[in-house]
Amino acid sequence: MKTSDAFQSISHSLRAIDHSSRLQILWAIGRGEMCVCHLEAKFGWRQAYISQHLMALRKVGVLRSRRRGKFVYYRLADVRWLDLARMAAELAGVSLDESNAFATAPAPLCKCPPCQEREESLTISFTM
Amino acid sequence: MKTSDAFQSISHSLRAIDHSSRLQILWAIGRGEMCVCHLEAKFGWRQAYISQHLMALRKVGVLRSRRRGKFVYYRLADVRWLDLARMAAELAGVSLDESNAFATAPAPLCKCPPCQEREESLTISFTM
DNA sequence: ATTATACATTCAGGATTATGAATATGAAAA
DNA sequence: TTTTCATATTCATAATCCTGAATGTATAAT
Repeated sequence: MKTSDAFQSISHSLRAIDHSSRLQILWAIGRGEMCVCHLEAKFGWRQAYISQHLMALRKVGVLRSRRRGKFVYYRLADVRWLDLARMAAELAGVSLDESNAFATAPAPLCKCPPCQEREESLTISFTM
Repeated sequence: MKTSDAFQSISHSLRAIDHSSRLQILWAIGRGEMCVCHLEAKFGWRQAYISQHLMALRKVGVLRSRRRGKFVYYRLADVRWLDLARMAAELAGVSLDESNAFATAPAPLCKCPPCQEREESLTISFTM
């Protein structure tokens, strides 16, 4: 491997995550897993837009996906990508509290099985 | 600060370092200090090209510069930028040995005072 | 003051990338 | 098998960025 190739591939990986929307997706997924409809609900972005970013992240190996029926769930291929992003936040002068608050903020429920379950349990405890 | 602004500024910082040439500059400077002519000698790039990249890195606060006479020396504003870059290298599958070897490879001497001194001392020890 | 040297800035073009619209695919339900 | 729903892909164009050429500025030497 030539030296310049090494730096090119570092650069490619970084470019995959250096986009504001993709950083938000990283934070939102965190150490968990999210389907596309989840992200749609959380951000209010159009589905095609989200899929494109997910594809870009998957292409360089930042994200992995698994399909369960109609739903596709995404998670980090290596959680250290999140550590790297957090480090970048710190160096950029963005408080971790702020970005973490965003990540853990409750998102509107969507139609995927995990959300349906949560909705049911919430309804039960409400009507009891 | 709005959430989107926070992620925008992380994104801006990352974009500053996500370029192959700028990564090489980061590695070359490392924990030390380098003048522009040094980088010129090491990479064989034209001076204007280097200055542009240095400016881009300084604009987002990755590099600081100090002038001593005709020469301007650059160093990392925070060495954690280097840690971040190394982490990116690891995640991108680039061996640290390889990139470090590049950084520590001896560069041709240039005309800045530190290099002149080194050259003199080398000459002395050679002729002794 | 003039010249030389080290570095910075501007600018135009070409190359890349981002974005939205439209459409395709793949799985499950009817 | 037709339809519906969740997600993926393609395509065109608008926006952005990279790069090299030319030129400007600051410092020191003569």
